[in-house]
Amino acid sequence: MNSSSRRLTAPFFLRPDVVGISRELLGKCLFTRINHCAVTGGIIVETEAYAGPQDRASHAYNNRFSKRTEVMYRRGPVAYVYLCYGLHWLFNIITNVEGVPHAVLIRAIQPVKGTKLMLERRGKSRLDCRLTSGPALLSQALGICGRHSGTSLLGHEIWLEEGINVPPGMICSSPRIGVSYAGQDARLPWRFYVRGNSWVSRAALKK
DNA sequence: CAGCAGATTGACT
DNA sequence: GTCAATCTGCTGC
Repeated sequence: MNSSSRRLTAPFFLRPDVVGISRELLGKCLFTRINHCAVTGGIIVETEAYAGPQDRASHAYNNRFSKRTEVMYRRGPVAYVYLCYGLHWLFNIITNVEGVPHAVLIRAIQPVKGTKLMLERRGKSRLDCRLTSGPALLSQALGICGRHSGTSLLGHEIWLEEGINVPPGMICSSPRIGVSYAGQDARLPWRFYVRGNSWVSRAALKK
């Protein structure tokens, strides 16, 4: 099977069930090819769903709209990349049709391709779980930053492919990380990860 | 090992 | 002014 036939296409992302999409993204591959450099990427092992205007943890809660969140209202799949705590870029996949601001935060990947370039971008010499185990870490490793917010995920810079099958019994869920401000919604079990996978993020392991 | 301060920008939850 | 979908490096046990 060649690369193009393994790519995830629009129908996967246009469905209304963002929590289901978030779960199904486990085992898929996320790749980037930034500035015509080598392809980098790996298998998604941890995600979180953000379910639009009704979700207090979402940047689009109550249809909040700003220069930053404008991208969330676009037709999927596009990247929503924003700066957290003033220095970390976090990468999300925007799903659903235009006007519905659903998002999946990619929290951790298991490196598969372009490890050398990812180590360079992270300023590391040794391969360990700190390369891509965390939303800010994987963005840095993949070369994703603010300028990619709004980039289509059907193009040649950032895209997704079929990966490995993760059996339902290997999928765990838990509350989302770092959303304590979200009231009752902070308790929703909308974080998904692969059981026992050593590339799941550090913050998440404490839970 | 745990705990915590610091980094630093955009939105106001 | 305050806090945020985070991570690092330092302190002290």
